[in-house]
Amino acid sequence: MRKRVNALAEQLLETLEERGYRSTSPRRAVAQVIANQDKHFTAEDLREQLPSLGRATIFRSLKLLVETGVLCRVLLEGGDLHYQLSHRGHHHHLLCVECGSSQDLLGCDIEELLQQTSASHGFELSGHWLEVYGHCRSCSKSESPAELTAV
Amino acid sequence: MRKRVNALAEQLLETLEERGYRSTSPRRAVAQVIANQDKHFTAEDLREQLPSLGRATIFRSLKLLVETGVLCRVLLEGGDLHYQLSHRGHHHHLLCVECGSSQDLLGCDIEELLQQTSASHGFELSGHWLEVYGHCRSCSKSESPAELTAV
DNA sequence: TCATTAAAGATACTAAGTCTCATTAAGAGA
DNA sequence: TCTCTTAATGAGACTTAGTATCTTTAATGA
Repeated sequence: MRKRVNALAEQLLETLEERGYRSTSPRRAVAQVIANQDKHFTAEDLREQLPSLGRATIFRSLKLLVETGVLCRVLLEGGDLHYQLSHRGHHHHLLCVECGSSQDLLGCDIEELLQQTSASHGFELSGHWLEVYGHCRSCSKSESPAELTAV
Repeated sequence: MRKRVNALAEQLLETLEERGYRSTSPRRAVAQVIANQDKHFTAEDLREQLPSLGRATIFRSLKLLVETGVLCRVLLEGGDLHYQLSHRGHHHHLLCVECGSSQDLLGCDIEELLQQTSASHGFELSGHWLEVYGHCRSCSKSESPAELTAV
């Protein structure tokens, strides 16, 4: 597992290098921490885990990683935007409102449906943003039978 | 038209009064300005139009109006959240990235599709957030034939 | 009309992010 | 491997959106 995490971190750095960005030690540190993250996170989360880095550096790295498609931003139900590892290309998220985990929603073909509906409003579709909220398998398992075991 | 705007503003205030909130002159002013807004707006937009009101009052009014369902928040493509008049109940928006206008997307039945896809991921759906971006009728009309008349 | 209390206004504070600028260090080339 | 160029960093001021606190004002029910 650790091996895979390091591999992921290296992959992130490689993506940056491919685009001509330098591989610096702050960036290596950020990549490492991001690769270890198992749910969506904020800049502040990173900062806590990387207290030696400057605040601006964290934000600059995040911005860069979003621009290169390594990270994407997820919108929480309340309107907060968090960061999350992205599996390149257009996709959506299933966000668990209980534990904060998220799954990528693949094979969700709303594009066609949206296209039709948009067209009927005289609207020329160019993109969309979709977030789906609910309870992941393990959270709904632990709640449903006992009806909220822990509050 | 002016008549209808005032009627709308009054309607907003009535909604607040129904919930036990007082009808104050700052709230009347906010309602009036919101009723005049033809696209999504920010707290700052209101503040410019209501320089005599305290900043906190603007934010408090907005929060209240969102809570009562009079306003909703829309997510712009870049991640900015703006406010917009809401037509009660669950709905989505078609946001024109050109002129900033927005239409409500009614009769878009993605719920069922999402339900199926979520279930196949072992995910128990509880809600979703969808924004649709593109060009409204008049913006696509003015661009398509001449291929960007004004840049 | 008066008393109660919600709401307003001022202002300090927080969170998320950007900008500036001087310093540091990657990494390409000699 | 040394050196030069320039990208990247860190510090810190600034911005934007929003919340919290606290005193004063005014809406409304009796």
